Amino acid sequence: MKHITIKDVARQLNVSISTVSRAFNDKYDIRKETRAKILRVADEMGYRPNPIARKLIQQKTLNIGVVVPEFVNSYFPEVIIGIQEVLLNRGYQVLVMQSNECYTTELKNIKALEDSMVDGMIISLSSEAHNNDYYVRMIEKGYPIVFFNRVDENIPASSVIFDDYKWAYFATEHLIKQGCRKIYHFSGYQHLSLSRNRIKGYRKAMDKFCIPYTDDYIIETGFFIEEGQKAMEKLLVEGDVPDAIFATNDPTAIGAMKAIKKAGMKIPDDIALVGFSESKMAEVVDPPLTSVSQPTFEIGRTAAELLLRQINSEGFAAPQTVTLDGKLNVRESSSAKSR
Amino acid sequence: MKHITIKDVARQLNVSISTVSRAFNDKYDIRKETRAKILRVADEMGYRPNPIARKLIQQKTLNIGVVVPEFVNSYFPEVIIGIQEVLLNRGYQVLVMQSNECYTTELKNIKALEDSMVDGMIISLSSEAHNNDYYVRMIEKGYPIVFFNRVDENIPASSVIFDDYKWAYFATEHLIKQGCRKIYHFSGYQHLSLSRNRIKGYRKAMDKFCIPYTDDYIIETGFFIEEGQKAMEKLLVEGDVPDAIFATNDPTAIGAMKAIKKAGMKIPDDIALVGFSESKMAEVVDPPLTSVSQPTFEIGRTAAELLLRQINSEGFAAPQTVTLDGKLNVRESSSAKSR
DNA sequence: AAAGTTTTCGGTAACGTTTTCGGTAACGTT
DNA sequence: AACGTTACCGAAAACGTTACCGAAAACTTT
Repeated sequence: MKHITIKDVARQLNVSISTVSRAFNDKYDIRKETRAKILRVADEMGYRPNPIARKLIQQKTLNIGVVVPEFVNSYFPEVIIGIQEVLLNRGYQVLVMQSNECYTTELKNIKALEDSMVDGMIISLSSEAHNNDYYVRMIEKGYPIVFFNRVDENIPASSVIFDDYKWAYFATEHLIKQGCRKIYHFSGYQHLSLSRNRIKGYRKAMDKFCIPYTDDYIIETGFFIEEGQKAMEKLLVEGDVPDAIFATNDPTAIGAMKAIKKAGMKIPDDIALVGFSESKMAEVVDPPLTSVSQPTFEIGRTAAELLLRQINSEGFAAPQTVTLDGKLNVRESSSAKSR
Repeated sequence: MKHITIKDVARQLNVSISTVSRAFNDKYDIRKETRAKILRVADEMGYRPNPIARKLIQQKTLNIGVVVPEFVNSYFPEVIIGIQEVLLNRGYQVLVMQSNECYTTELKNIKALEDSMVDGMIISLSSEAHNNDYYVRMIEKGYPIVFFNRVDENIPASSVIFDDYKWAYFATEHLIKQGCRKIYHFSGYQHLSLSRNRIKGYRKAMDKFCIPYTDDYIIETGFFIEEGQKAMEKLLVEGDVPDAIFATNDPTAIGAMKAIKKAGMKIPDDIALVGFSESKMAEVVDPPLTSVSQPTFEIGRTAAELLLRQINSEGFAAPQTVTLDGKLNVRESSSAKSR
């Protein structure tokens, strides 16, 4: 495990370390033949420049940190793939960490990344209630950060988000057009703006088509199957049965699906279902789940692009919010409604 | 973005940088009060030791690289969570990269991690055929590496694997006990040892119960839904219909499920199904899929432990293979067979 | 042939730490 | 009073690289 350094190469060739460095950095002030020779011998010796030393003097790590709430569901992994796609090609290394939806570990991750001197970060906030101070301070110091999906409008940073409002509207509209009238919304944690926007879209559609509803129609669940299931079971027990549910994501929709099937009711005939953020599961559950698909890879790619722009702009780049569009995948869970 | 260094702190307090360093490293030869004062002022100034410089002199990065084929399915993410669990607690940082099942990018990732001077790596090989030379050389140089899941017996390294043979046997046995006789096996790429072991387990069970079968019963698919679906469709078209399928993983089983349902046949009555490596989807598909669950988190944890042992043992630690156990989750796709 | 330019290279100072070694007080010991 | 110990601290050398500043050598120009 003994490392070969630039000095060893220099000594071997009877040149100075500056020259070896030049050969490797392809500078102009070196003769072609010397360069070729150095590279050849260095390769034979198995020399590879020590990136730590290089980072120390260049004050850049070429590392980017990514913090996501989880990566067990396919959403975040897909975004990460998009991020890596553009970053790896630009010579950056991507450090992925997960907060497990917990604010404390989120902050711990951020600090770890800071300590590891990443050149910038791409963050999706945990669902736990949180305090923005740390982020605001970092941004004020000029630290390049881009948020996505889970953002907070109070943090003055660039972000890439999905048009939750619009697509929540379309999802609800779709249910209405299928003939549903008593449409409930299983919402995510409402301190997240994405949840609030989806609620807004839901309301807008209900209002527009003059469908009566009360605040009780909006039920705050979490983001997981069990929570959707619990919420639905409660509704069924209470006898307050809707004829459709627009869920904040696929897992909660699938949870509801489980409860409905267990109760012996039919989907979509008794209750229609629409999910959100198209997951791998949507196509394979029975009946297949209608869902709004987000351009996950694209989200990752643009987040990375935004970050690079911020890193490369010496002055302060004005925060910029990119909103991306999706599409509604209609499947059996909401269509062919026979009434 | 100007960083505060140890010098700034030293100047501010009129002490030497050595003293500040001592304060931060909790050395014995410093007065308690000085230490407290330094830490307090340093904190006020927002000083944090530069880890790059520290790494340079200590010749350790406290970084661990993880390379997996993909993380869109939940298997690898869960393993990674296990890995992070033990590594983060020990002060290590985890760098995750994915090879996209491609040998070339796998190697590119490995080299990038090497360049970034990780103290060790945890690797799961891509499914593409590969050449071991690079790994063997690294191991000979004493580089700490642990493999998991996708291993290669020809690489003399520590690894943690699942007892594929045993559980493939149990899965097949389960189908036999349900009354199935014409049991096909959808196998993964056969150059991966895990695929070969699952085939062995399948054969063993068929032999033991004296069920006749031919090599045609073993069909090499890949690891994705589409591949399972294609394989099943082919069987149905050819009219060569089995009464059960033991698939190498859940996606291929679910692919088969799609094809079977589309053909109007019943699961498990016409064809029973068993998957492998329990995924999130197993519980939500219809009918719920019988599958073998692997202790994913535990696999990650032990891989990390093995790696740490290797890093901390100065001499050469003998390669060690840990085999973990799982369990069979019986669900409707294979049970209640009515014949 | 002298002077000016360009090419090519070497020496050395950074980068921000930790670590080794040595030095100065203060204190007790004889 | 001289000496040894201990507790604390500072100076300087590492770690491996790149950046900067010159200087020698080669080549042009006058």
